Amino acid sequence: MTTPRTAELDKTFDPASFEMRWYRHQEESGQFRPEAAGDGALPYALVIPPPNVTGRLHVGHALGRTLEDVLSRWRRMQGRAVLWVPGVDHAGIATQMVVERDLKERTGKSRHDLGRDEFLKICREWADARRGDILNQIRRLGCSCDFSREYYTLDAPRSKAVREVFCTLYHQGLAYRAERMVNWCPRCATVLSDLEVNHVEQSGHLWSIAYPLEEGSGELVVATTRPETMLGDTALAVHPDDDRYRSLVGKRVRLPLTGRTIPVIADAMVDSAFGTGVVKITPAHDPNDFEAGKRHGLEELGVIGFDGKMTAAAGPDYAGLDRFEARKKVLRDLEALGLRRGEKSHLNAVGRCQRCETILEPLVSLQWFVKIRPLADKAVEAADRGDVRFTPDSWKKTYDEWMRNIRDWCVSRQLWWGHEIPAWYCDKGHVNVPRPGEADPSACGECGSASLARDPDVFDTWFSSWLMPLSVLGWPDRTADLKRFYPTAVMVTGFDILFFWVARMIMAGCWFAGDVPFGDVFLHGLVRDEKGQKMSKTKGNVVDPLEMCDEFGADAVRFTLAVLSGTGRDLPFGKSRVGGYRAFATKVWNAARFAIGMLGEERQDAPIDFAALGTVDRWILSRLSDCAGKVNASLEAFRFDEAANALYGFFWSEFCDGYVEMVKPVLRGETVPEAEKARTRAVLRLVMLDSLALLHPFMPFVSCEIREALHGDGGQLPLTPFPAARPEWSDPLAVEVVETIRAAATRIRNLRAERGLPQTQTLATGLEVEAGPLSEALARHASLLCHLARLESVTVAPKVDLPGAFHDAIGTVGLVVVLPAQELGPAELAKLEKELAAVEKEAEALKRKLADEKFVARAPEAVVLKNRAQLEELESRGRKLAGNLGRAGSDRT
RNA sequence: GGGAGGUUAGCUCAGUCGGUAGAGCGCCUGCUUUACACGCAGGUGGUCGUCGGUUCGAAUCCGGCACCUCCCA
Repeated sequence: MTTPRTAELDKTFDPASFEMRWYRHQEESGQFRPEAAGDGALPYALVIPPPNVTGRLHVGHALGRTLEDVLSRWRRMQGRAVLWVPGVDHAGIATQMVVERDLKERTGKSRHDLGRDEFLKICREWADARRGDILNQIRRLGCSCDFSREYYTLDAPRSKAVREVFCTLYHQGLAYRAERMVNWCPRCATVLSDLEVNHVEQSGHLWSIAYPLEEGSGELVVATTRPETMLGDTALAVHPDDDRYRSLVGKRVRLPLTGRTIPVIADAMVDSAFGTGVVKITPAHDPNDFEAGKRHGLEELGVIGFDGKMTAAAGPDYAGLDRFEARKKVLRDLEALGLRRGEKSHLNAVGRCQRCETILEPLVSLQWFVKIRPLADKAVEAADRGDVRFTPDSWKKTYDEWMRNIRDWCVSRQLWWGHEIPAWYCDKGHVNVPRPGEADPSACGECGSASLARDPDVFDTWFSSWLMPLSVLGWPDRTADLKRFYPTAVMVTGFDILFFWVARMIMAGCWFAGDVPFGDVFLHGLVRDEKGQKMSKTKGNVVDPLEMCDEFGADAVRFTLAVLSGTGRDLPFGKSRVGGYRAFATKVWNAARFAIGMLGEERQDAPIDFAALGTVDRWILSRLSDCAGKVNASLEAFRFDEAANALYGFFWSEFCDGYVEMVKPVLRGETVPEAEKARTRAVLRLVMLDSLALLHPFMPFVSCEIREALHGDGGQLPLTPFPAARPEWSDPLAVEVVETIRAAATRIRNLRAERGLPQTQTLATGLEVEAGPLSEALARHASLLCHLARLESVTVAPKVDLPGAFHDAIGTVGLVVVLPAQELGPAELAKLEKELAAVEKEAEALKRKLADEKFVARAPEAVVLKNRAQLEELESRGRKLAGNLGRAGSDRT
């Protein structure tokens, strides 16, 4: 392995020329392994939310992985033993669907034509071929994962964990097999958990249908949104307190189209205000009716099959019809019988398959469930204790709310691709689930029958995901990684999978390991396009993060995502934003070129004697220290946006626009003593190197490339200590002096611009300031103001008397500038008047406040003092501005 | 029906402990200034959704209302 060498920085910034070169170096030299930190280092672990093997890295992944990498690189530079484990999800339904479709297109065959073993072999090959691509996409982003520990949710260690967990739950009585009303997707031909159902509001109809009484001539009118299910009705129900129908309870009605008769029952679940107050009960096709059926011992008559078509039980006229065709026919037939009693439009929420959007069918089916309540209770307690913290913390409420209302989890899926359920049934129907650690059974434990058939189903994919990060670290084996890195530090993921995944991981960790899986959960928002629209293939507004990396550099993409992560739940992302942050990367690049030009061959760290430094050097070190403090504090709080913005502002506005411009005359001055130049060069170098270190978690490539050119230590930046705040560099006086000088320079440039004078025009200038440390420092740095504002000399004194001068103030410092004898233009005059009015208005408000006895008596003294000082400054400035106006007026007459 | 979040500059959003508001982008003006036009310099721009309350003082705390987004049923 060779260390990339960077002799000098090219004039043009071209990230593509070095990004992957640095990535390879970092990965191959072992910098991403926790072992790089030494044995005594504190662990810091995270697990990648595994992207689906069917997919390609999208911006949502790019966001999460960027934030994780920022945390990883930052903690690694702080000396922590960072373990960030990458992995891929086998994505049960999605993979099976893709492979099936592909198979159909290529060979015209279905999976059933091939048989289970052959089909699974194709799935395996297909998934294996893709896993590497996804991991390489993660690499392209710069993620500092330990690829030697890569996981796959369907590999042997993960399968072992899944089996362990299921067997444990079964023997704890928490995994059970039961006939329940489930969400069935006729298209995917599998059951789904409640979470995989999307409720979509849509306008439909509410049809009223007459059910004739068996005896007599009356009828009961029932309102329904699903007339086809009437073929499976086994009762009508009214509310027990509903006087309108009390006498009919116990009577029977004739079920139209079928010839059957069904009872009228009373049940409190009926809402008397809905429709006619009479509802039909179809226990086999509606969750509420299913419960009612249980309560009243009603028959469950299944009239819709697993294929979404009417069954034989629906009667010969309907059997074999698609459920929606059957609806139309039922309505037609009722019409013909004169039993329709009207219809009206009705808004209702229909459950659809999360994956294929097919309208789901509630069906009764024998499935495996997990009794989740006891696990949820533990997980809620853990969060209440603060063992796991949510950021933003408002998600804790959502978590609690869901946990409070949690229902049993249907974990079996009628798929082939996934973890097979370790349950065997003998011909008498006895269920055999091995104890944890035991082998597959060879005979029935109850009756001894050797004729055992394994359950043909597989587990919900989340039933393997929820074991992270336990399974990723080797659980149930007591591996060294498990001991060292569990619980992990943080889980970073989108809020959209808080229930699916995060909550379940917390339950699994608490239940099976007795401890939370991670101490912090950071939930980021959803990436949208630049206009805030949700990205979708149909809209064609999908942004490919990898293409963005190629166009702008991964560093720019990462920085953009980090900045955006602070915004609310939606992060507007697009080319113009990434382009803006590429400009920042370019800025860093060019600043480095300047620094290298000034430093020449200097490669050694020169000791910095802070006390011997000049004001400008002390100012930038003071600001650097503040910036480092801000970056660390922000990252501690998962405020990636604050950290990135602090760096952006410091580097661009203070270092480049301020410091670099101010030290140019020192570094280039022919009369400046060499010792002073050397001190400044040392500071320039230090600020540049520390900035690169601070920047490295966000921009891991350009920071390495520049550091190599500037420092040349063989690519050690990822393991270089992360800069922290240095209180000994705090220098408020230096900050005040430099800020005053910069503000004065701005005002002088502004005066020139407003009066249409060339920026090169020399102006006689003075600073009025009372004798004291500030005055001395300003006097010493008069030449600096001359440089910045292009002046020949500046007088610093308590009172500067320049005839006809323009007066203004920067804080407590008076600014006196002699402008060429030229009238104020009308625009300039207007601006001056506006400014004066604003100053007077503000002063007036302050005066009123300070005259208010209640304010002076009740406000903190510091606030009162501050307001007094402000008032003084405003009044002083107001007098100066008014004086300018007075002179202007006299000039004009 | 239940719950959560939001409303601040043209756009996207920050705003700590309550002390009359900031950034980026955009826009306007000038500038080939020896690191950088992906740049430099200067500038414009806000009734902090609305009504009320607490307070000496509210973008900030409390309540009502309007509108928007999302989650759960």
